[in-house]
Amino acid sequence: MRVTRQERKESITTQREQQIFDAALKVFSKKGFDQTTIPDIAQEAGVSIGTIYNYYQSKHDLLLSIIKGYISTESFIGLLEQPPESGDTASLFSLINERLSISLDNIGVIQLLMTEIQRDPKLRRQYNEQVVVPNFKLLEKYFELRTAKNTFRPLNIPIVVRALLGMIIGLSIISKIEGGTGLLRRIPHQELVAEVTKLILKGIQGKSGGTIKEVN
Amino acid sequence: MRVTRQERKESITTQREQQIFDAALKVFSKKGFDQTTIPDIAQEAGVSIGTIYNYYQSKHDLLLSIIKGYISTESFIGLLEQPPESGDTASLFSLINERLSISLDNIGVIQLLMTEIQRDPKLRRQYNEQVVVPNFKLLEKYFELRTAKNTFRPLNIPIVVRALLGMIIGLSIISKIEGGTGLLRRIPHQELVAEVTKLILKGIQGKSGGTIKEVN
Amino acid sequence: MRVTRQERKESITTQREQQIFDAALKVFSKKGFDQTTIPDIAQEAGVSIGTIYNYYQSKHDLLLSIIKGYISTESFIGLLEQPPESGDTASLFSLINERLSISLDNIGVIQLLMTEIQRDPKLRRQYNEQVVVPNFKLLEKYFELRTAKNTFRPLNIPIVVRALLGMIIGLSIISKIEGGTGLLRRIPHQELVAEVTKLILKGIQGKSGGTIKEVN
Amino acid sequence: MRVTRQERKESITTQREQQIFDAALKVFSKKGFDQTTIPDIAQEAGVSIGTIYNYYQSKHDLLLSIIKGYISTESFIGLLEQPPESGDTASLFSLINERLSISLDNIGVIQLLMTEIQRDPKLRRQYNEQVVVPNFKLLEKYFELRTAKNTFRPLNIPIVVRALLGMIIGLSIISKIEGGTGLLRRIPHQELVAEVTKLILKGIQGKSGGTIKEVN
DNA sequence: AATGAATGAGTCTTCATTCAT
DNA sequence: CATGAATGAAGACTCATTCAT
Repeated sequence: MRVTRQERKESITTQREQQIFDAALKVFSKKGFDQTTIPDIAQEAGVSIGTIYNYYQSKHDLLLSIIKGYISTESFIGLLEQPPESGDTASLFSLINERLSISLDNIGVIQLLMTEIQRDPKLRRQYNEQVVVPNFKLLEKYFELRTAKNTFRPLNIPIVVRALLGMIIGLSIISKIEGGTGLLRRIPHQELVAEVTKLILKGIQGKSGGTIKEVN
Repeated sequence: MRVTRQERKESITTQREQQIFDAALKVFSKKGFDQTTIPDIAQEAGVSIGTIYNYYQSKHDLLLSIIKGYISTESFIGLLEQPPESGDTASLFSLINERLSISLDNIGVIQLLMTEIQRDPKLRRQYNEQVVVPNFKLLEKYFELRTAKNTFRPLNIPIVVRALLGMIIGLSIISKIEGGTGLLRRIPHQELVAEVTKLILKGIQGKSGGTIKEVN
Repeated sequence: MRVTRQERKESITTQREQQIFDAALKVFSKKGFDQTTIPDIAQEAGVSIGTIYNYYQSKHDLLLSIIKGYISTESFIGLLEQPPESGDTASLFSLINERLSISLDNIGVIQLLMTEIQRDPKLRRQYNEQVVVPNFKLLEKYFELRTAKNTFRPLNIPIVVRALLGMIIGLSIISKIEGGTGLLRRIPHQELVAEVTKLILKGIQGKSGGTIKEVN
Repeated sequence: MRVTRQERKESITTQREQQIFDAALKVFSKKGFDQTTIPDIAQEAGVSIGTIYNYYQSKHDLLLSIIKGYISTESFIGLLEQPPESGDTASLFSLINERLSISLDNIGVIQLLMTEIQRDPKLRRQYNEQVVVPNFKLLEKYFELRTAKNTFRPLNIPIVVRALLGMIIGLSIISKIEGGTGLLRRIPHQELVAEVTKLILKGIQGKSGGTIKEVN
């Protein structure tokens, strides 16, 4: 099938935009938003400064594009449509596996997002309402189904959901801090996920033992 | 007892430095490092621009002071000297309680630290070697003692340690993202800590049930 | 012949750099380095502040460019290749004429150079080793040739060389101090050079001897 | 004789002022006026910043004091009252000797003066009218007397005067540029003066004639 | 009279953005 | 569409000077 001039143009255009996007992602992740200059990005992308402004309104717009691109990977949609009885362990393993992979791969963007949230309260609210809350809702439903079937013990589901996702984010951050030679990057990813899954499922105690009541 | 002129002067000096430190902490936490201007800090501190430079070499030096101040609160020293048999649950509860409080209170600085780590690889390494690794070591020892006594089941301790601390950091971040009306700020702190402690101790499953083996 | 776009661009660029250079030279000469601001130079050059930084790294770099530009005019290379027997009087006259013209024309830069030498010992050494010493060497050779032929009486050549060049610099400084209405700017340049040449050749004593007329 | 309280106070005051003056002279000479800070001077003088302002109105005032102090050493008054027939050679030797010593010793101030003249046209005019012109007048008279008696050949006296003093200034500048290991600082001062005197008296041509020995 | 912390006007320099080619 | 030189607003930092102690 022939490619029309129109299509070819679009293809080139899309490609350029991607080029710039990738370059910005790389440089932002390495140096942070404010320390990155437009010439930095232009050089990394192999285009001129002016060209960047043909595709993005501003440096900040480029940042938001990157953040939005990341956010779109964060959706848990599809979580509930999982093969209903794929086994709870396997299901949780797969959930953690996927989430942790995404977080580890995108730790640079997560850092950008956190910085940006710090300085832009509107973005924080948006992100919270449009991404975080809905995802928590989905995940909470996931746990409610399992709890209802007595697969899980009675839980304070909202807290558990936040603790679980928090753990995933936190592990990614620690991985970044430890760097290339740190433990989290040295052990096989599958092993890490398995261990974390087991921790979430069974905790650290032996057969159970004392209740938590005593602490209050 | 009389206070000499010298002492009074020093007291004023110390006070002034604290004033600037606090102002910077506040403004940095709110707007991020790069979006904060020296006049911002001066105004918040109620001093002039020049005065800031009488106490700190540069804006960046001020940031590092704040980060160092936070880091010094992060040490786990004292963890092992805990009342030896204060009950494992109580001990863990107290550990999580303390760590979570610190993280929640200092989430602004944690964000600064993360941004700074992103742009300054040397700081990342320093922070890792001088703070993170030693703390992990201490916490690992803490778990080794308990595991040895069969208080805890056999664990991949390094991973568990990272998962636990990661969870605490992650919860703080989620709390920040959710903001003032979010769940984590609405429930009593003690309840949050209790629930997290229970999660770590017992997991989410009931009496145990299926093993993780199946996932591999 | 056609001028390519590339060449036209380069020409504009070169021109712009010259524009800035000239403006800086003018303003520095008038107000001194430290009293000159970048906006001063920008205004004089008819460009914006930022443009200056597209051509020079810093204000100080601009100063060094000017100093280097002047230094390059200072070389005595070619001195020895002079028509061997063009007459000693004529030869000396021409030497003094050229040197004095350069000094008088560049007294502003000489002042900049002196100030800069005062504050930057490295520059002093560089200037001495790369410019002053080599030039003295050349001039010394010039005198050695004449002395050997008994054109000149036995001389302490190194001192004579320094005295002669010192006189030229000193006359330029006095001319600057006396200003527009001073003697040195009122008399014809040729007359000044002739008189100085006679002084160097014959001194102030003596029965007088040959006139300087022959040099014209 | 007893020293009254008043006198003692004045003595301390004068001493402090001198202390500051000397310190400023030293630091200005080393780093130049603009690169010198008031704290620099205070430290060198061993007094506090505030104290400097008890003795001098401003940093610039301090500079002017130094320049004026130097200028006062420049007067040729007394030149004409010299032992009338102390021998022309001896007289000129002594003149050059004194002037050159002063210039060499005060090269730092001369540099300051030149910088200041560059940026302050009023000072240039003042210095010219109150110092330079009168001194030239005196020196011209000195030469007129000698020329009238046929001790010297017919001269364009104004030019010779300027050339002679220019040479002295120029030699001092060259000495500064050459630095501690340069020729001008290595040869005995007397020898330098003798050679320069001979150059002025006899020039570089000529059969040689009388030696300079007589001056000693 | 001595001190030195506080002040803020004044500068250099950076860099996002524009626009003529 | 691509280019990159020109622009100038914005911000970190310096330092002469003041003044309360």
